[in-house]
Amino acid sequence: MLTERQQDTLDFIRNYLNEHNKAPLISEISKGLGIVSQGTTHRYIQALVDQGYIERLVGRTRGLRLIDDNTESDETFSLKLPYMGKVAAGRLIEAVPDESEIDLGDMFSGKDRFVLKVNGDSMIDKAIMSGDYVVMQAQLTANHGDIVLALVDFHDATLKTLLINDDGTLTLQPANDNYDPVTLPADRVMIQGVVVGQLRTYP
Amino acid sequence: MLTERQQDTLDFIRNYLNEHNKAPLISEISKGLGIVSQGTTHRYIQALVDQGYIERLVGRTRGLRLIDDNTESDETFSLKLPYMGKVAAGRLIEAVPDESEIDLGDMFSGKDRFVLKVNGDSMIDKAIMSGDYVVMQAQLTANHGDIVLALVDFHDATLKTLLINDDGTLTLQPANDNYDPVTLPADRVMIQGVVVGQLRTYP
DNA sequence: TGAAATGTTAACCGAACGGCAACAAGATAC
DNA sequence: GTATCTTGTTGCCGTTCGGTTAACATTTCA
Repeated sequence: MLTERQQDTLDFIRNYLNEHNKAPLISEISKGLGIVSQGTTHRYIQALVDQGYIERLVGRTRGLRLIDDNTESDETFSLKLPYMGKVAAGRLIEAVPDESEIDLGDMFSGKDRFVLKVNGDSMIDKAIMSGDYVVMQAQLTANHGDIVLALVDFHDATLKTLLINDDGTLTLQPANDNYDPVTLPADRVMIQGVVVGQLRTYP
Repeated sequence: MLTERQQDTLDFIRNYLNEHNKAPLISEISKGLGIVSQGTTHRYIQALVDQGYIERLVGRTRGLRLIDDNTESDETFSLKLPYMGKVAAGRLIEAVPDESEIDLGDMFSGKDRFVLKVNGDSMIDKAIMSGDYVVMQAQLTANHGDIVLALVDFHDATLKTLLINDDGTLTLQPANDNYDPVTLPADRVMIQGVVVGQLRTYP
């Protein structure tokens, strides 16, 4: 069982790996968690190793690896569609077919991901319409500017842009001028995940 | 596992090969990485060889070759993500987890489908942003109101809403007030497909 | 009150990095 | 062919930075 900060550490490492395709430095984890001491961070990492969440290549910088917890045991999915290049939605340009593929598996699969259907138009200025699906990465922390699923007062879930204010409060900002941003103390807001993808089908 | 500078070296070599169609000199790599000593660079190259990223033709200048890392697996099909219900993007509502799944394969796979990357913002009012991908169903006809990939005068491809006018002409209508619709006789417009889906990833 | 979780400081060690120099091996000029 | 230049190879050195460990302080909670 992980303690709170151990969980935060694991989340941060996962997040970092997703974004950078390499493991973070201990100092980067420390900074990300708001810890001054690398020694403290090191202890958390050691706890994660002891409990089998991650492994490490001893003595190497960035020597952290996640251990796949594939209890699901489904094989690697990959839905590939032919990729035909770019098309201008602005002006008319020549269509240049490109003999490659894009893999929806690569785009959307990942650990701890789930899908929500969006209801309402408050994110319309970010081109997320009512009826769209969003792919969420479940995590407890997020960065300034991320689109997050936030639980307010342990009761109300909402999809908003997260702004982290200097005074420690958080602002949940809709992307629609008809709605007003809400600013709350951090302890009333629980991040449940960040948006990593969005999809829509047309009838 | 590559160290940071080893990765930089590999990136540089890849880049150089792309641009010049020949391998770089060690001195060129050094310069590119901001290293004075060729000996240092040579050590990085040796590390890349040892780890199987590149091979070399010994004793030859520019004797570097990339080794194809085709660890790709095929076998397509269903990518399922857990579906967690609806969330309000408008007002705050309760999150009701829903224990079902959504299958991207069902949503997007099909006969004669392909993907385009959208460049430009002319469809922004339909919540299709520059950088989004659209899934197209290849077909030669379309209905009034469909978003289509249209080839104009056998030359210019564009993504627009198709309007079929009473007089037999077609109007290609952007979803952006900054752009003007174009009305053309039907024989100058060739429908290449209609949009059946749209996807986007966030960094 | 005592154990667990959290945080800090400081010291130590080795990996990663970079420079220098001597040398070997092709390439080029003559 | 020989001389010379360019390029590649190797070993050795020092510096910096990141990872590790230990000792100690503070907070939380049962």
